[in-house]
Amino acid sequence: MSYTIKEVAERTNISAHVLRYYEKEGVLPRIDRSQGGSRRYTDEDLDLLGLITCLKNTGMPLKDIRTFVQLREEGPVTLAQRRDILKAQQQNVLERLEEMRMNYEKVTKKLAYYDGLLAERQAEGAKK
Amino acid sequence: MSYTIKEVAERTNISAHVLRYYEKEGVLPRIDRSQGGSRRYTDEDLDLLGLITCLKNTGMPLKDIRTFVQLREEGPVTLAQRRDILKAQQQNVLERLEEMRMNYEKVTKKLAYYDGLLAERQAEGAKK
DNA sequence: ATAAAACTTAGAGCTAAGGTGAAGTCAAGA
DNA sequence: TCTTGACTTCACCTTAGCTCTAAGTTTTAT
Repeated sequence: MSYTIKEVAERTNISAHVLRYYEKEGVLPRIDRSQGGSRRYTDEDLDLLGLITCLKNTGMPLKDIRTFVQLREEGPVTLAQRRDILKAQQQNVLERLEEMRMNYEKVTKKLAYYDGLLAERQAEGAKK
Repeated sequence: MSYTIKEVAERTNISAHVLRYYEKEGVLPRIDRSQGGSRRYTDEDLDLLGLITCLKNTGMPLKDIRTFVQLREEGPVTLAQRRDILKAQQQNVLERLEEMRMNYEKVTKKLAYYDGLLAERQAEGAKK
């Protein structure tokens, strides 16, 4: 199976423009073209795009993703290097998770404080 | 107690430049000045700065933080509004947490896949 | 009292990650 | 054949969030 840029855009919620931009920047590898020169994405491309999206959403900058994708282009020789990048990113995500949890706590506490103040004001108003 | 901009910068890991920038943009309220015009931060300012940092780190854009801070300047009348903003942000953080967890899964799986490939190659090499 | 360090404002410049628009090519249907 | 719509490249525009510079003033330590 292969897909046009529009199909991929719909499926991934990444605009056609951004798909081209990613390719130009090396964040995606060179995508195969049809006779007329239009991009034809394979299932493998889609799979890679899924990973890229995940890396991006966990805070990896595009230039680091490009490095990863370039290594991938160089074949199995770079497997260990790519593994190390993923390992580092895993650690990274773990730290973000922990930080996010702490921030959740903080917002929750502040919220409780505000709710307390509001309850007081409520009580105050009722007294009169 | 009051603190100079440098002390606050050291304590919060937010550069003096950024502290001034935040104030100019209304992300921080107008900070009191010394005789000569230098900023003197109070403990209350520091507390607010902590909340601001938390909101920012959980993805709230500066302009929304500004709105929050402006409401705070308007006094207790806006308590309920501010509570609602915090409530929404709490929900927001929860969603991010969930998403981050899913991304952690994805990276972990991919990593396992890579480790599998590497183990194979290892075995392959040993056979010879 | 004076020198060095830290402060002030105003404003320009930078980076990341896109978005926009022009100008042209190509393929398929009425 | 003509038109419609998706595709191409290329160059410039936008936004968020800083980051730095310049030129001058204040604070602090001796």
